[in-house]
Amino acid sequence: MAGQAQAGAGQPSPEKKATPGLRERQKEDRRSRIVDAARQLFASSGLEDITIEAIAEIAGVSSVTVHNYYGTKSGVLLALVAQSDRQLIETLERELAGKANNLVDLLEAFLDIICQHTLTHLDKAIWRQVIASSVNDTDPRFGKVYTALDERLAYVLITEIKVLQAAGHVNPAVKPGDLGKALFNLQNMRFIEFIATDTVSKDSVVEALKRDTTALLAAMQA
Amino acid sequence: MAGQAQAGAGQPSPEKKATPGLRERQKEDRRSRIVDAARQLFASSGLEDITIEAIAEIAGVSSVTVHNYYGTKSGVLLALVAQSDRQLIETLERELAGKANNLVDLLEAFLDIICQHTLTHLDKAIWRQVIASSVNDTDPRFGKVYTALDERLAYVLITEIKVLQAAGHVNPAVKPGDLGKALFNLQNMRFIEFIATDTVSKDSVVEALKRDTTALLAAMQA
DNA sequence: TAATAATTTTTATAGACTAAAATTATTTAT
DNA sequence: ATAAATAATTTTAGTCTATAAAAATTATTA
Repeated sequence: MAGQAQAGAGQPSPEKKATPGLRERQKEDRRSRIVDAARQLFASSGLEDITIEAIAEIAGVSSVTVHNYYGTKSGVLLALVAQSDRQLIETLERELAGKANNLVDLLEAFLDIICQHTLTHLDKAIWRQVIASSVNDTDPRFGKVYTALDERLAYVLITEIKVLQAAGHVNPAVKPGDLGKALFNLQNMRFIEFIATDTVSKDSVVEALKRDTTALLAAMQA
Repeated sequence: MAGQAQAGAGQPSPEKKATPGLRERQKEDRRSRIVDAARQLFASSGLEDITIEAIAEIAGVSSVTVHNYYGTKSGVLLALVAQSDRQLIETLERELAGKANNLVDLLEAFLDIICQHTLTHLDKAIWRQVIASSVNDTDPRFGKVYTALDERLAYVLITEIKVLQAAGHVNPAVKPGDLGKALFNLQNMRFIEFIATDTVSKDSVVEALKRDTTALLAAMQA
């Protein structure tokens, strides 16, 4: 196109990260249109009515394109979760910030916030499918994205553990990274328990986690 | 029927659990034929070629019947896992029996045996689908069966913890049930990590679990 | 503007799952 | 022993996810 060629030649653009080209922009546009369509469908009717076909129609692409972009339906849902997670991390950092003075309370607050966020922003059905795919999905992209989310959440926990350790509430010989990952795993099993069944309440899993941490942290004491 | 009525009246049978009736026997027969077919298919070609259609054909029933009996394909696979688990529990009890003298070693051995058993008897692909369904499956039967399996495994661990506690290696104030469930969960996340990716080795997750337990159990020490 | 390359759509197919109608076999009552 | 009542399976038909290959578009580049 004349216009484009002129602009490219006329400006002294570093040619590196200038205008990403029409194709790149179209891709980015389709990506977001697909996720937007999924969110829109979820908001109006819930997971049952989110079909790839419906997403494709709203997004103005073919169903095959949805698969090409996100691999699987779970891939699209994971994109929803990923967006909501940015907000979750902010909430976690704000709400936790040095408030607890021991590991049991810290982890309790951590799980509580995550469950609450799940109920408020997405819902259990979506998480079920996403977590199931985190184990099962053959598409390598899925695992990458999901692992990154988990690591970011674990990092928030590790940061708070460092604070506790600095305040002398945790054995200074223990590596905060190791402890944080272990506690995150512990908490994550209870979160999975929470989302796996519609009738399991937030309070019940938080209580269960408290029993976990209490027992573990006391196990070695004389 | 005259024959049945005669037998029932003639014999002093308690009428309680006599002959289960033809229909019951047929059901039991179909159930086992279906699992046998699945095992047969798995042995010859692996998970990819286990289709409901193929199972149904070998078992001599329709594909709809397979669904009626086991709910989902994962339900059939879970039946395979359940059978193999009986053997696993025997192995665990035999191999663990009072050998470890601390929690870290106990849990390490526990996970090691489970991973080894998985590789030897079934395979990761089957476990992936089963664990995914343990989160996702809508059929209530699945959850029931799966939970029962987990509880039986956790019970083995709890039993060993009681031994350690009796020997004075674990804080006697801690409830073995609570501690056992917490440790089981911890171990279970690493097992899931193990099966989720074909390339993750047994040794690497056992090492990771060791870091988990070491960090947790030391966290509260001065 | 024509040639080339990238990307999407079309088309076709396999497999899991579900619902309802039709069929077959077992029980039960006569 | 036979016929009616009952229970179960099979057939049929349809939806949805997912993948592959061919065909049609559309952007880029020369």
